[in-house]
Amino acid sequence: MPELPEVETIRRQLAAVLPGAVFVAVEQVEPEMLRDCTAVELQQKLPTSRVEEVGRLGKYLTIRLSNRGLAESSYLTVHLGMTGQLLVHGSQTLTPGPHLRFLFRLEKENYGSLALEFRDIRKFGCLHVSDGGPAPRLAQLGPDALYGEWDADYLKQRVRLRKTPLKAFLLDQRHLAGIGNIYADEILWWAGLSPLRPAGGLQPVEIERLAVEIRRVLGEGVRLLGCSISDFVDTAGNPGGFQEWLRVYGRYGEKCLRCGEVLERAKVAGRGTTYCPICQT
DNA sequence: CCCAAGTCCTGGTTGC
DNA sequence: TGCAACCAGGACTTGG
Repeated sequence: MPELPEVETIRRQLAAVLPGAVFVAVEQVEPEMLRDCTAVELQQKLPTSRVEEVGRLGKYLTIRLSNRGLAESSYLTVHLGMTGQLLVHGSQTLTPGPHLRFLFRLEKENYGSLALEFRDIRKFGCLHVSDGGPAPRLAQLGPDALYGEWDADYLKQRVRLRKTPLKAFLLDQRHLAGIGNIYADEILWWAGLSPLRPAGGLQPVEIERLAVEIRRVLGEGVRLLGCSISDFVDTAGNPGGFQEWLRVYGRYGEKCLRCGEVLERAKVAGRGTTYCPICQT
């Protein structure tokens, strides 16, 4: 699942190669995966656009584009959903296999041809091209969970009086952007907090612990280049390393690595949730 | 058949 | 009583 660390891994790789490249052709489009924009708009807007900057907010990639003669930037916004992959190739090579949803060709001065492909088995991913700013839905997101400007006091204010389970709170992108199911379970294990606790019932000291672990665990995810428990690969097709580091996700029925108790499983916010009933309170 | 899980949407409940 | 905020759960997608 591409969550914040996986998307950040991809962003860094794209940021190292795409700026300065110009879109020359849109060779494949999956209309079902377009949001608030049509295939025709994509075909018309992208070619001749030059990549200026590759940004990210939560799980969204925001690729800023410039257009000759126009002061206003446009943006290509990409969400990888559950199984999305972005791969970069030289002009000739293309990864064989199905699920190719979008294929873009670019040219970069003093570099050569590039192909950018968006693969997605489940089509939960989406792509959007817009003028003036990134996709409007980004305005609904909270600060970036890793690099955004927020602190424990912000969390204390956001959890106030909320009865929603703590894990559901972490998954709600309006509070913090970027945490998904895997990192939510891992963060809660490290923080020693039960995913079932009503968020508003946390003590100040517990929220402070949570704030530390959110940044620390996501930072580890980035350092290890993401978690490849299922489909995630980077722009060269290589897996990350965080899956070796998991303490609870996917370990239901196994023993807690801190206290030895058998890990339990629950459904929270419709998502499978694994936790230690002893040391997560 | 169920499960995995991103986001979006709907409808019901809560509480001011 | 009215209304907004909140919260739970379903839809969507494909492969294991």
